[in-house]
Amino acid sequence: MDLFRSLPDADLDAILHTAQVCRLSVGDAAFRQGEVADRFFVLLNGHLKVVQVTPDGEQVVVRYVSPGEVFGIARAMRRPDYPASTIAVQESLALSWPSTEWDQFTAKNLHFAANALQTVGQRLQDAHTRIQELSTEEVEQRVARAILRLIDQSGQQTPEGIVIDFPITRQDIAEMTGTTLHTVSRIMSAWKDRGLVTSGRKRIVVCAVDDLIRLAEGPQQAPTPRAARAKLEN
Amino acid sequence: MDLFRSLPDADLDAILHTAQVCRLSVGDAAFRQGEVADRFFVLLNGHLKVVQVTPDGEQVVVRYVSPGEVFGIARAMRRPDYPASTIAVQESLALSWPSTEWDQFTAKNLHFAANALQTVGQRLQDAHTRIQELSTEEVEQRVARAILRLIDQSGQQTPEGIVIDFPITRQDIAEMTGTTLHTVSRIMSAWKDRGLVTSGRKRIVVCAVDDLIRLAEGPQQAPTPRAARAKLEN
DNA sequence: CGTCCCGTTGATCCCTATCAAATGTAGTGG
DNA sequence: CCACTACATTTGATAGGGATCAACGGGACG
Repeated sequence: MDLFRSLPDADLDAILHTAQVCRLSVGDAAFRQGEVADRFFVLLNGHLKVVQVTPDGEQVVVRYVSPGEVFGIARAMRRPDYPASTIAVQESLALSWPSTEWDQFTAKNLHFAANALQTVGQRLQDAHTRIQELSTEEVEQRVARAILRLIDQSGQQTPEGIVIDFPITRQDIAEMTGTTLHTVSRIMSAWKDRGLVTSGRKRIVVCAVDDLIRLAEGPQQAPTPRAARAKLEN
Repeated sequence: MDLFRSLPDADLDAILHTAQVCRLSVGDAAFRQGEVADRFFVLLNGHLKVVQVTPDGEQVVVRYVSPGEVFGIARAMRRPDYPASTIAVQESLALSWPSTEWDQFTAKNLHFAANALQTVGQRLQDAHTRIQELSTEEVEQRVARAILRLIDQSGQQTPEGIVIDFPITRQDIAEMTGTTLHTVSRIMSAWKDRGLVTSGRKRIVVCAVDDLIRLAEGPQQAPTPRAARAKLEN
């Protein structure tokens, strides 16, 4: 488990002892955007979706949480409230602690703080990657990348190909990539025709990962003028 | 200075003593994307632009660094290399330390690590805000927000209005908002006609902040179907 | 076995990228 | 001080990717 790496067994026991177990059914929220961030969590089992809603009601999927990951650490960054809602997309199991104990944890073990910094750093990195994609890439590329990321994170090998092992809709993909469910549907239908994927209700199976990677990297040998100009200005 | 908040004076002296001063002329890079992240920095004076270039040569402006801010802390997040280039847009002055000393700093003062976590957390927050904007808002709104953020961070009150107190081009704004310099130019020309801003070469003055805020919040009383649908699905 | 939700697909429209070219402005060297 | 150059900005014309609007099909679950 990432967060507790290199923590002495004794301390680990003590910490686990103070944890509260939290069982979540599909649709349940571990916490909701705007609530006081009074606890932080580690996911043991299942999958969660982190969602932000804009002032005018649009949703954005921030990320999916897989087992072993920490979430809800707003308070550690000195944020009083949770910036997003975290909702189970599967039957899930998590541990949680009061946010106030965070400092105790870090005081007890220096690595703990460093690990947290690394975790948040990784997320920052991911966020910047996404900003780059949203700024410069076409929808099809972004959808391809999003799916590749998902199979990378939670892919299961099956006879027909690699399947994303939790339920996910076109709408979800759309909210991850800044587009609409319609466009996602069209794109994936085209892929299905070309034999790249098989997909059904809340289910995506990737048959030809290589081709998908090629799509994600975009049209080669065809730098847009915009790119060329930027290159010159460097 | 954010990073060194609540550090005893004695320690602060010791730390400052080991710092290397770094003077940057316009266009100089403190470091470049991909280089080994062997130092981290604090900006004393001036303004820097953090830029990422995509594999196909497009640029994205990650953020602007103002005096007092830390930058180049990739190593603290266990990244071996800098994920972006940081370039002076003005004559600037910075301090730097070897990345290897980071751990010494954190060991000496627990607050130090917490402050760093907070800083990175804030950046993560900002990045998510930007993702949200890129995903759901129109170009004009995004440009308005970008400029509001800039005057919030580095605005100078002048007789004609609030001016962004470092040189910035339409191209820069475009790279911050995921659009083209042409579109930015058109938008700002329209604003100029309406008396919202005055702008010249590498210079932007906001006359009517309130109106700009109204623009940034988008068309009220007119939720798009997309937003309405998302609202229902909640 | 009906209802709800998810997915698919067509038609249309509009925002904005792209292409093209002119104008304006700082800086530079003679 | 002025021509010259490089770069920033503006503005028009055009095209196209995707959002929007609309309607239907189909599997899951009660």
